[in-house]
Amino acid sequence: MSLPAPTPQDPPYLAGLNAPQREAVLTTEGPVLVLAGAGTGKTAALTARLAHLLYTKKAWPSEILSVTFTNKAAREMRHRVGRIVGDVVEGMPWLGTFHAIGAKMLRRHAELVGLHSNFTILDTDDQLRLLKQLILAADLDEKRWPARQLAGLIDQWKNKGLTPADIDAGESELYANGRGKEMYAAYQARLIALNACDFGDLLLHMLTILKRDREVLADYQRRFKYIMVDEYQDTNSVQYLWLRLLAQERKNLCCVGDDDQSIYSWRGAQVENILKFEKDFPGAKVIRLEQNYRSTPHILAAASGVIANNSGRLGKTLWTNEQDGEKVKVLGIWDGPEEARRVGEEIEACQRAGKSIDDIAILVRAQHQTREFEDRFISIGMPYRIVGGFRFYERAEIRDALAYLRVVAQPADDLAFERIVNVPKRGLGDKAVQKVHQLARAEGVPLTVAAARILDTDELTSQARRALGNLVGDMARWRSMAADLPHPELARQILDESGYTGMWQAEKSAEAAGRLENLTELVRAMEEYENLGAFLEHVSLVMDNEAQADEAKVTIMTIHAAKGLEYDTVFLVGWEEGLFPSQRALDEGGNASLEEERRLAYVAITRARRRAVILHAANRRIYGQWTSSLPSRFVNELPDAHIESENSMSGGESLWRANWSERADPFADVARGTGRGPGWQRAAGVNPGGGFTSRTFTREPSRVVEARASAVSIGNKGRDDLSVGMRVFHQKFGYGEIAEIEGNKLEIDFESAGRKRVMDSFVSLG
DNA sequence: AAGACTCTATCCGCC
DNA sequence: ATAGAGTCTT
Repeated sequence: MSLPAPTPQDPPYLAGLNAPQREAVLTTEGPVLVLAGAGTGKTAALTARLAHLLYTKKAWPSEILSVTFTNKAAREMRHRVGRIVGDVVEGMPWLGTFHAIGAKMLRRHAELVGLHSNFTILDTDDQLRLLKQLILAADLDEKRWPARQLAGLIDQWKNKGLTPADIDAGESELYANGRGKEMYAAYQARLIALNACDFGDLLLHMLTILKRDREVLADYQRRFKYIMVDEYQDTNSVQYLWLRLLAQERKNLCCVGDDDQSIYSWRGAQVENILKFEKDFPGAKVIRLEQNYRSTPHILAAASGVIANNSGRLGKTLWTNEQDGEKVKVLGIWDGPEEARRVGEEIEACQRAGKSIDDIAILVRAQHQTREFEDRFISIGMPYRIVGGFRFYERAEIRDALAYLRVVAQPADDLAFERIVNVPKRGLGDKAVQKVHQLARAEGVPLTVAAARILDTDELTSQARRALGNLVGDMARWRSMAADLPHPELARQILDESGYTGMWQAEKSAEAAGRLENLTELVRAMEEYENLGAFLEHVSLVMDNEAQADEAKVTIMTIHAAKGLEYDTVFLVGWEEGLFPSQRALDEGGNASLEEERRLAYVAITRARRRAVILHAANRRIYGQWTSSLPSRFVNELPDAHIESENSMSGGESLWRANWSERADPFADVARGTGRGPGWQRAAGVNPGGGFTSRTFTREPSRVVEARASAVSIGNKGRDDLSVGMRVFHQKFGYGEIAEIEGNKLEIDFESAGRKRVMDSFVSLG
């Protein structure tokens, strides 16, 4: 192949790219598949390619469709391209996630599927509540046929691009003895009536439109001269069908992906999409990026060793020019709390070594694992941020506030109305709401309309009528105010006049104070959006809280959330059978799921630039029960030559073994590991292939944990505005009185949480 | 109607 | 452990 040799006149975006990267950038015409291993400069290539298209005027910003997997990635790309080509990117309207782009398109063509362009986007919570109502109305037992199950099925169908009409008897059979199809249809009808969409609809409705309406399809085919897709291995069927339709005309489609990083099959992703790309797009050029610029050889080798256990890979050989660096550390510890303690100590050591803790991440398999670290970090005063998880917009007070806004912006939004009708309490209980429902159904109008009409009847008790009358009057007033008041101000007034703010002010708990702050933050966040509609769209699609990034913080997040990111030091915690790989994945998906878990392990390890530490605990609390656990089989798959094991338990192996020797014999002689690898796990009879994962203790493991204060922070003098006996407030523990001061650490007797040790920077004067 | 109480399933991951 | 649902009491 003939690549132009680098010359001094090269445009700036080509600088520093290697040969295959340049090829990916310069091959603009026709289908291109870029197979890019972890850390091979995929984003750099993609960004440069975008810049190249703009720079050479092959297309205007509005003529390029670029799909990223997360909003973060979209933001990042916008930023990076902006730096290269300047402000032109301001007008990159079609750079975003599938869902964001789907929403944008759907708003332009909503009427083609019976929606109005201001439709609401429901989140999972709303969706579930809606389904529960429908299940009840269909006279089904929700115990027997959980809403969650139906939601899962509908999701799957939508991911496959199936509308209710496409559901055959076999599929329908999967819920309530063949009523699946009927329930799906009922749900869709209800959504249209509510002028609402769920996430799946953003793609499915658009697919329906593109398939049905030649004009619309031709318009987009003409518009999008170039299409680029990141994380192609994670596209599902609807997304695939979308792309195929849109790219059919010009065929300038460039997909970037890595089959080893496919970790979203639960969301309908089809790795096959990447495997069959060349068949789908004949003449496709395949480019491999294999030079890794991120990690040390030890880290790469550890990751490769694990992923090599999977079958059916496209296969890549990652290599690097880096120096060896540190081996991957594998640390066996006693239990969950100790895990958090050890990680905390390691991080404090990094701090002392002068590293920024912004470069450190703790990756967990499941969200609930974050708790342990959060608790620990609060008590040692380690600043942290939790990505995902209890997201800002998922908190109750935020959802309530948003429901108020939705009721005003969207008169047909029954779900929002139901949420706020009796919050704060106004004496409108189930009975009253039931009556409104009846009327709404009888007259075929939204709840807000029915609520107004019911006031003219004698259906309600006088107390309920008065309360509802007030609410109906308020809503009408807010709607009329919406026209001429800036939306943040509108929100402030609504929250105030509805009594919602007052409700939390009346409560004196620690949470209430935090909730009020969140509400203030919500109103503040609204200022950045043009209008209420734009803000609500942001909330439903973007959902991330961009907290102020002033102070350095350790990042705690799930492995899924970490995809595409990198950190100097990464702590991979909870590598235990049953937790990772997750028992549920194993039970439900068999070997396919195990391989996906393994890819997850691969993704996890490859997030590290210089240092990876893997931890596994011998005991963990699950559902409040102490459970003992075995090291993950993935630990055993790490190649010996690239790891360094340490067992931190006092008494060492013997203690660990002692604990296990009491277990029943069937497990004592199960097949051992392969014989390679860190000694002590295998010596203890770890069983990588077997089904045994854990058992339950009746009481707390008896090991005494040394109570030495970990790493008394050095060089930190305490605040001078605090003294013993003062009343202070702490975000998590609430109000309390200072019992002792020791440098910058305080002993505080909290009113509800008892005595705790916290950092002075975490409290304010109460 | 609303608060206290008990019982139960839950915890895989995201736009 | 803990949130949500269901039951009982005031």
